[in-house]
Amino acid sequence: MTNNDNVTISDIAREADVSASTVSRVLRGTAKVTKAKREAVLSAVADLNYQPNVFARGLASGQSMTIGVLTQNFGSPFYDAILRGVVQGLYGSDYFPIFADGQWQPEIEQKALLAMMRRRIDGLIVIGGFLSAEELNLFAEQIPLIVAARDVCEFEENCVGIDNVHGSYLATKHLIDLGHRNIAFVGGRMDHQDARDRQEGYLKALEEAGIEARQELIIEGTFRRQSGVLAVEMLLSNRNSFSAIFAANDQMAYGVRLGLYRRGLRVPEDVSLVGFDDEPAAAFMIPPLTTVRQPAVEMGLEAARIVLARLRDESVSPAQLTAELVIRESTTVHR
Amino acid sequence: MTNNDNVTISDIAREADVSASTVSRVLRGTAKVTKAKREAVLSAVADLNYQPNVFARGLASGQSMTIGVLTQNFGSPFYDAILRGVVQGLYGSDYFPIFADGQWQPEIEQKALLAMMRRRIDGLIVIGGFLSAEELNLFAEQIPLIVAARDVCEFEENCVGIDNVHGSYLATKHLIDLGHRNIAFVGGRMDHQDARDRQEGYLKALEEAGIEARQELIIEGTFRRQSGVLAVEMLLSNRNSFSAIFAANDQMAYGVRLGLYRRGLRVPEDVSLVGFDDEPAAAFMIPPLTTVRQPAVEMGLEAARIVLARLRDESVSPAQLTAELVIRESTTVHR
DNA sequence: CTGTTAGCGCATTCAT
DNA sequence: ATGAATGCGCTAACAG
Repeated sequence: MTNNDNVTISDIAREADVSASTVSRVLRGTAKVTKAKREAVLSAVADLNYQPNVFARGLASGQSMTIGVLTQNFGSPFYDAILRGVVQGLYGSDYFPIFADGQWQPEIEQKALLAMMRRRIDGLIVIGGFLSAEELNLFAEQIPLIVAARDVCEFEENCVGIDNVHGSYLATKHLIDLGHRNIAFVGGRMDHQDARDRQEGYLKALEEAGIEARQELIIEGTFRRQSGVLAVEMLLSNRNSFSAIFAANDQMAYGVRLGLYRRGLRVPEDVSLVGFDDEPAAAFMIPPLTTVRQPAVEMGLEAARIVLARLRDESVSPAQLTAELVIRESTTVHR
Repeated sequence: MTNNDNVTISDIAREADVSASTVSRVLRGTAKVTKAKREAVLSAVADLNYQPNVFARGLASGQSMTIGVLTQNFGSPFYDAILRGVVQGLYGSDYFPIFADGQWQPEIEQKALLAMMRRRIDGLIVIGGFLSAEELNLFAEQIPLIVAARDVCEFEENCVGIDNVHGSYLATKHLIDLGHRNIAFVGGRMDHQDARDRQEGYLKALEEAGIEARQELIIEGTFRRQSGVLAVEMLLSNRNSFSAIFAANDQMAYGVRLGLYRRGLRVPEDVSLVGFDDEPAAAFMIPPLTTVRQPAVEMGLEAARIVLARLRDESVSPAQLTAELVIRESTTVHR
């Protein structure tokens, strides 16, 4: 753990009695080098604790060995799980992830992205966000670009995610199968494809069961906890009758749960509740939440895998990941 | 938003009809330049959408304009809040944060740190973790280094955090004031100073109230949710009687809550519960959790502020941040 | 297989 | 105040 910050390639070239190019060659494996020389180099590297200078390397090679990861808000459990997947997927590769936070705000997202581009990232993984297909394509022309946890029309071949319509359908159908007929839906911002898809799945399940959808039972939320609380207030103040609520993500389900608690309504005795995402915390909700699992870590892994492959010029396409229903204790039969 | 990736300083020098040095000077503000030339440069920069090459810059200047942020596990709400504070505190400065994840594993933490050092970070913010004072000092000799959310002996002048003993004391005293006498404590790994401090605060409050501490009521947890569930099992299987539980962080409090639920014990009617951290989710627990607030975002801001100041060669020391009790509905008087 | 030669784009002397 | 020259540390042709 000695700290030789200023050891350069020529130092070890001298030490190993070879040229700097040869050192570079053994370090990068770009050409064959005699065993003897290679070993001399390697031992010199170890002796002097040589650390290549990333700047010099980047300048000369044009590569940064860096993958940009654009997320929205550190601290969102679901997105963070994807982050962990990405980190894990990059681990062991020669690439290092750098992160930027778009905070679900288009202007900040733009800036964050530019900051990363300025950092000369070799690849980019975008998680969620508002970037349009057009903008994304602009960047995708320059570097491998994968979008995770978000469906972008006209950009599908670079998206890793699940079938939101299907996931939502499963959740709603589960409630219907339990005998519920009046099922409220707390959705997300309708300017987002995912939100639209989840609503579509909900409607599809209802229709299939011959249940007419009721506008009063459909609330547009924001995907944030607080909007779940608000949704309950709206539902209740309109004297709507419902025996179940399906929230389009777990965060809103927590909010719904709290709203219900405030009004003295029990879960699942009085109302059944289903979420979407299966965040780790969902299993610790009181009562544990029935929800639709999105394989978040796997998404991150997959995104990393593809970017890495494309960096190697392999042309691969995203594997299909599937949503599944996780039944816990927040749902029960409707008498 | 045109994409001139290859515009160099000499391009704009030619365009503005000055030398490259002059361009560099106006861009960095390192020397006086005639107004006319400055403006010519600036307009050329705008016209060609010039983006300085970070590698060339880093190579020539020795600075990366990058701050390393070492966290433990993306997805931990409390740590993520600190992260957001750091991001916010760096926003607008010329520095860009890069993150690495130590995953609460010493070896991974080491590697992550080395990876960042290789990136030639100009400053470092360490959040939590296991790095010893000795190791930390090693790095602190090279670059400004601040540790957040963790007290490290012999390194206090570079730590930003709260008084854990006091916070814990407040929590315990609150329960005592409510009439509780048998208060269980679910602590953290005792190889961590914070965990020891929180236990100390608990013991201090008991002692002050003339209550004898009982070993059976003190459980060593891991700071993770699951260990809260386990703690309840241990407490209950030993037929210990207690009317309140104080968990040394919110995560474990969630686990405790679930453990209690599984055993049919109500909160707060049967047992009162207090956490520590005041994660955003604590307000959404059922019932909302009484807890000790740590100003996480402020910690991040403060850490960023100090690193930035030290980078400017100002010698500042961390401001004192204070913990406060947030009383919600998980605690009630003991009859 | 290996050494030599040129840059990569910028900051920073040193002259002027 | 400003231009020319030099070098940061490394990679990638180019010769052998």
